[in-house]
Amino acid sequence: MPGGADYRRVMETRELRYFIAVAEELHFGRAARRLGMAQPPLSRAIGRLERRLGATLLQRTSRSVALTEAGAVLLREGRAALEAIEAAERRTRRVALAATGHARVVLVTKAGASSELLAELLDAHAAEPGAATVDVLLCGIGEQGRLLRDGRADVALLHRPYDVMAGLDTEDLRTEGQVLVLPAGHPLTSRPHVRLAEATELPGLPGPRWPGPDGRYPDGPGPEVHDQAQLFQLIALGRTSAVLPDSCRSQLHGDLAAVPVLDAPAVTTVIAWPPHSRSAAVAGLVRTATRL
Amino acid sequence: MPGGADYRRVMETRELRYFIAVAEELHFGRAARRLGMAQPPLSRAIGRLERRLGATLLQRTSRSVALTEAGAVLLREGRAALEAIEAAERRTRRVALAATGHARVVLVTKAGASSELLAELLDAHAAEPGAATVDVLLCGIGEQGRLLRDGRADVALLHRPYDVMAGLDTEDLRTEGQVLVLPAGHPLTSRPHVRLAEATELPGLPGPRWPGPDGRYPDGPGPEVHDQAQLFQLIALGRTSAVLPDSCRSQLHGDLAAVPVLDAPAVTTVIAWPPHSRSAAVAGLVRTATRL
DNA sequence: CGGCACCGATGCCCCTCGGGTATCGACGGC
DNA sequence: GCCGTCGATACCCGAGGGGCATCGGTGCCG
Repeated sequence: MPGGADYRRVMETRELRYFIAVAEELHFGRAARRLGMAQPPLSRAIGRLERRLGATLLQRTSRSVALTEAGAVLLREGRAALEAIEAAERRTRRVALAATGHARVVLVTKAGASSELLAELLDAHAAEPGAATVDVLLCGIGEQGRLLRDGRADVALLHRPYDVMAGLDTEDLRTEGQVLVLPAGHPLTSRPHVRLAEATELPGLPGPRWPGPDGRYPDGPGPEVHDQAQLFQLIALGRTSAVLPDSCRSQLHGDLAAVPVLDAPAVTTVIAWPPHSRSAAVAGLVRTATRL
Repeated sequence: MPGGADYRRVMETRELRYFIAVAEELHFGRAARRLGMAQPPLSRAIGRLERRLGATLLQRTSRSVALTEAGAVLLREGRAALEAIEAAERRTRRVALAATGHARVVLVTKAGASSELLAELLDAHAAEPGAATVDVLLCGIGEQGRLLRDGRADVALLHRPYDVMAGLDTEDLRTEGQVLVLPAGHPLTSRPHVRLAEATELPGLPGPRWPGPDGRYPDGPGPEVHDQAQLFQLIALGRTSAVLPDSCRSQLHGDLAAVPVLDAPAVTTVIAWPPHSRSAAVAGLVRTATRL
């Protein structure tokens, strides 16, 4: 490369992976170790990338590495792009494996949530002629988006306003009110309804802590909760209480009771899929869902 | 490569570009010419890719090339992923260039549409302390999505239900009714309002044809229209008429008249941005817009 | 029915470029 | 002031990506 004339050329995913590793570690040595390579070629690769882009991505001294503004942009956007490639790869592999039979779709939803709606949907879809086989994948709270984006799932049931739906295409399915779920015998269970302020400030029953979009738990007094079965068990034990969609009542057993919360925000169950991946099989499932 | 043991490895963008070219041309020779290379290395590259993925992407005979189901998936998803990479690159370059000054954002909207709202938004945003400079990019109808996705723009004003918003994050800004825009002096201009059925079936004034999401024009009798200035000129010439949002009235001049359409669907102007690209600058602009 | 033209795959060669090792130069801490 | 740490540079090597020539299969046409 005597003259730097190889401008017009797209970044290779390898370069992107390298950059992301360095940007995350902010340390060439550690990043190289993580990538299973030596440090010098990594330094050179990043240098080449910067020259190609015509942008300084990292501010380096011999003692520290910092992201520039351009580097921050490439980190954010590049992560998404890399995820998109990996998702494309995974979905291609899945389709190829399933190609012996007919179409398959992986539907993901929070374990325990919307179970009635889900049952209805699966029944209705199975009744469609020529419908794809639906594999149901149950996951913990807040993991659906990741599973959709990384290609392990094709379609999800989410709950607004709780789940983050950025970057997904959605159709609304059903809206419902919310109830306060309590241990059976709690004084409030005799009330016909409660207000949100009462529900969230119960003495001795701090609200549970759900993982945020990043998978981390916020700080606070309540117990960490990963799925609905866990939550119900903790409520029955008198350790916490929770405001949940109406439909969760069908899951309650003897140790639990529910009281309507008058002024809680309505929860809408939506069906979501990654844009650009609306295959015929996914489209069919979405159509069935919206007709329920 | 004696043992095919190099499984775990991510697709390179080069391979993806090669595959997309072949999948689009369905012809190795033509694809190779398009890529500026010879046919044999292209064949080998595709073969390697298939072996890595463990999937047959193309069904080849010596006379024809056809996509398999897995190939169709990779074409669809791979295109999106490649666009994401190119967008990341473009945005990185843009930020780096602008890094001398302060933050810049490119806002794109259809030429002529929502001009009042746009003016308000720009004024309000300019009044924010430390706000990013907004470069306005006016484009033809239906091009906003592409410009957002390929990284030439950061944020767009779109109109529901006309514009396709798949794969974009949005916030609603304003909803308005629609009016029928006619040549001045047309008999209907004396009416206080009309119905949608009357508006779309005007004898001698066939509706214009807009480009679809793919940039192609549907068939039909009316003229092909690319932007609002063109449209107004054609209406003034008595060649067509159109149902447009209320706010277009501020653009009308003497040769044109507008009549409210009672039962036309409401049009909502939304501000949209690509997911994962909500930089501080874009977030600030969105916040300003939603507060208008 | 045989020759031909077309097309993708294969064999072979070259040389680029990505990666490794050794080392340098800058900087901070003890 | 010396040493340890960290990124950049110098130099070398080999895998692999790309080009050219050619093969093998297939539909078409005379």
